[in-house]
Amino acid sequence: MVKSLDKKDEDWPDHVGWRLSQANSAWRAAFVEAMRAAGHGWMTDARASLLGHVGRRGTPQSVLIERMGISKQAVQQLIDGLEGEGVLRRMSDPRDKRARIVAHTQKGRSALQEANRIKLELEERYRNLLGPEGLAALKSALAALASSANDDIRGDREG
Amino acid sequence: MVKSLDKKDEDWPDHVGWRLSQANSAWRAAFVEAMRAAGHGWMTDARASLLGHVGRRGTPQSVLIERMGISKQAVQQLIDGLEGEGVLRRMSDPRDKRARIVAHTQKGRSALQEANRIKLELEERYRNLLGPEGLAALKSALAALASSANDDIRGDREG
DNA sequence: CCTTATTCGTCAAGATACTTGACTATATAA
DNA sequence: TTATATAGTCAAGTATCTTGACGAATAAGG
Repeated sequence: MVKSLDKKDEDWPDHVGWRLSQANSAWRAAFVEAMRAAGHGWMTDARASLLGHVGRRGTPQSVLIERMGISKQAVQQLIDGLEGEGVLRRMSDPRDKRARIVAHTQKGRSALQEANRIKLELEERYRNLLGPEGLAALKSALAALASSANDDIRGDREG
Repeated sequence: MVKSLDKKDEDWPDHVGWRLSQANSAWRAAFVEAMRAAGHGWMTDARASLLGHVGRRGTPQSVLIERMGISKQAVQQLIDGLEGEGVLRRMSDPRDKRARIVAHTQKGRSALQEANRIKLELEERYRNLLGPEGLAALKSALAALASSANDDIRGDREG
């Protein structure tokens, strides 16, 4: 059997949070699996979310830190790993000798292309499942929730 | 400053996966923060997802493993931690001397109540943001995505 | 009853993704 | 110049997960 969900269990989670979590891990798993199948065996969730913020012409490490919302050390470690894999490289910023610009290597650029392709495919698959309006509605609902949380939770880091 | 998202950046993630991830972490952060504010300082994401599967009258460890979709050792470690916090306790199953029933302690029951209250509050907040139909549509869309992934990714454990 | 396999749980060790604290080098402000 | 803030690194520790190996109880087959 696939799972024994059909049994009349005493309780099974059913709130938005749980569904959000399920859908999120489904997407992540699908993405990482597809990347790995495409030969990018070094891909993981955390690395994907970092890579998603590195622009084509490189991005300052400080900007990555700001965008990702995790500690600078965590970001650094992620970059270290990706640098070790030959996906990213660090360049120095001519205008600020402290700063480092993180950019894709050749390998990184091809991974980026692959990643974009896969994201489009997944988006397409979701569009087929939900219909174009359904997908659009989903995305706008998700955006609304995320931004409301930002407003509401206050006490962000750097506050 | 709160964040500098408004700048016209070269690229900023915008696919479903990213929004899913944002909304998901918003929910998780809100839940955990509310629990901690309510005095349950031991709460974490992973613990919350385990506790969501422990029924009021106790649940066999093997069932938790099956439901959570992670390794039995991971589940065990989570239970160990919660047992150490005095939230859960393990009882032996009279009908199977190998098995262990995981149940809430007194402290666990009060946390459970609090958690349910918070989940309802969050759901309510989301309902206000999206409207009743919007929330319902969101939930059903999420469910569709999660179950389609299950079909597609196959190779579940327990095969 | 007596093997043999299966299932339930534990112990141990290791990987990944984070955290905080301490510190260097550079830049900026007073 | 001196103080302070910012960019990044190094080191150590925590949380969550993994695989492998194992003991103990149950189930299946003779």
